[in-house]
Amino acid sequence: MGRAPCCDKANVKRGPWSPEEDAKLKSHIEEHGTGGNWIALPHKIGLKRCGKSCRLRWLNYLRPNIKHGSFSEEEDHIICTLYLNIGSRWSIIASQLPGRTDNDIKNYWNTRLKKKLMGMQRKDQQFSKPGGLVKQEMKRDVLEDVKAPSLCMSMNLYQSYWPSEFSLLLTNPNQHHQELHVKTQDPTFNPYPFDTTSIQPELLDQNSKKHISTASYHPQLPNTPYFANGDGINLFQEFNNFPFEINEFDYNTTQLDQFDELVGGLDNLIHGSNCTSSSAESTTSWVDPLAHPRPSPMAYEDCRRGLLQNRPSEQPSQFQ
DNA sequence: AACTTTCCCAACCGCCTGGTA
DNA sequence: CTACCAGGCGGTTGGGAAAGT
Repeated sequence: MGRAPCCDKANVKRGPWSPEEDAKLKSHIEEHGTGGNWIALPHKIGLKRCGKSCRLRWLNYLRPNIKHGSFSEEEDHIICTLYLNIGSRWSIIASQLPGRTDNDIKNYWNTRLKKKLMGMQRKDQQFSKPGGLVKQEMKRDVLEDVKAPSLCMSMNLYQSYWPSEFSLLLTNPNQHHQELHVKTQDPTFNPYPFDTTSIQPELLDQNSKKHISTASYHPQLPNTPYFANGDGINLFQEFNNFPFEINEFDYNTTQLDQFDELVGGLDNLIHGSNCTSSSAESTTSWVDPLAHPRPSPMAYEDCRRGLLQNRPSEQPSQFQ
């Protein structure tokens, strides 16, 4: 048996708010406040609206100091950083952006920022035009963004939020792949939605000593490993460990595609579906949400503190 | 100009959580 | 301890606007 609805749906108005409704709600709340009861409020002021609808309208549109309009670069970076660190905690993200609502940020992320970050803006469609120059230029734009410190940090923070498998995937997909072969006794088994063997092994070898399974986790940045060889935590670490040198990136096709595969593949792993589609045919993610629960708000605060300090002053003496 | 496709965002839906009786 | 309720939250939808053909 389902939960009882919060209001009588047959007798409430739905859809866009009229200016008159807005005025009624606004003036009442400005004069008397919400009264601590959103459900009762519409009856009190003669609005045929659900209490939840009133609350949403007030919070997202009518309340003072709401900022509408385009987002700044700074706001973009904050959203990217926090999203990649804590996931879709829109209310927490909104709390870091005065005047922005969680709904605004969620819409902005889903419709634009995600595409911008993944390099999937509408000009994607021009990729098929002769010469592929537009594609090349667009990818270059995206990668210029990635090379910017704040967005680099965003990318690196995949490892702060997502389970260690993702860190290993980023640091050393080939090695992880080989370990899985041993575990599964199946040399063809590949859990990733792309071919990890395409990653250049000579670049991976230098990272292999940083074995994720022996890493412990930084107390200030939960789920963020650091290593026995004293490297410690580095928010830019993942880019240091990227399968190719980001600083020496020459935009050749192989590396561009590798970048696409890693970013796109990671997104698929995380969300269990193609991020370009909102269709219902999403596949199941192989990440067990119970085994890898989202970090608590406390963990988020810890992460944030760590970010503000940029780098912890002390590193642990040994693994736990 | 007409039609189709894609984008954008306000609003809705339903689950989860915390307070309280 | 349990049940109920309201508030809060994140995912999703619907429709108008803009862009593309």
